[in-house]
Amino acid sequence: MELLDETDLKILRILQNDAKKTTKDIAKQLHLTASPVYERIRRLEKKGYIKHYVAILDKKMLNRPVTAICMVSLRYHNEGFIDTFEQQIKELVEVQECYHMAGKVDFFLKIHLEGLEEYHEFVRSKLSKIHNIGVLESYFVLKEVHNTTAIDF
Amino acid sequence: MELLDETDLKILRILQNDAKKTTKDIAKQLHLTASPVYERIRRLEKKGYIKHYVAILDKKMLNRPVTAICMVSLRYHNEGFIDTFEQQIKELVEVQECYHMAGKVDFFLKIHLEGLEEYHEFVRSKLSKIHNIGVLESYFVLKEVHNTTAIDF
DNA sequence: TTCCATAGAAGAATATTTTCCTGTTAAACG
DNA sequence: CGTTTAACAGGAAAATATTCTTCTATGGAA
Repeated sequence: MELLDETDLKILRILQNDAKKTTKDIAKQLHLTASPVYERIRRLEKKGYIKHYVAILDKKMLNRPVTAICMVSLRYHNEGFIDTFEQQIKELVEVQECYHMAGKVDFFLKIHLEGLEEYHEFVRSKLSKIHNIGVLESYFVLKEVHNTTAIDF
Repeated sequence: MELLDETDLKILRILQNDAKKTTKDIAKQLHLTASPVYERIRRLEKKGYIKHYVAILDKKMLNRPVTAICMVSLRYHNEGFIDTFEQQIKELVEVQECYHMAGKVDFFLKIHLEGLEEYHEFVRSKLSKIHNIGVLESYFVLKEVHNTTAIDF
């Protein structure tokens, strides 16, 4: 599989910041016509460089102003236990992200909720229902200093 | 400002999972014609429920396979120091997310890099150049268990 | 050099979608 | 009941996406 050239990279940089930009506009920006840009985008989608397109919504306007970050350590670390934990986490709709970590903490969770009461209820009725959790530390976001889905390359 | 009805919410749920779905398809799914769907989307954009549209790229294919999470505590917590720190963090292209937290840790950073050597170099030549950092703890993602930009509502 | 072969890219033609406008229906309210 | 308003349907025009054919530059191989 051949690598991407600079034009491909430029297209990706544009699309990860504004997926609604038309191929025509991108073409103009890159001093090309629509056809090659269109074909490149299709190729980038097909090869998997572009995974999908999403709308980014305003959490606060949708009544999910509270972001919590949870650090979880398991009590037992057998493979089965880990898989079970991951499976159960994936079923919690409040959890937007979950990472298995290297270090003394096993998992990071990012959680969006209506308020602190709902967080309390979430921990009480959902998280604590998952067995095998050893340590659970909670942090709350005071301010989103910076938050983007774009990566630098 | 009047609230969103169930149709608006359905549209938002669709778009935050697939921004490329046409108004026509959405209309079909909701048993409407394209016009009202189109008008609702425009209104949702204008009112700010939809912030923007982005392409989600594959980090690994773009040679950024390593995700690090950094927990930073400042030495001094005057307003000026915090603002300065936030400003400097925003200039680091490797940092995708930065949150000011409540608790013993002041900031969470999510960082995407080529490899562990690059992380070392990032800390050495960029992070440590920022004054006022008291404690710096690093964690690495072993596995993305779950990661979405969509929120549940 | 000359002759393919190949890989973009341009340009044109077509299919879809977006966008806007008008008329209609239905619920809301006096 | 009549009036008003909001939401919707339908359709036309404009813009865009998509496909296809042709052109051009580049790089071997003879």
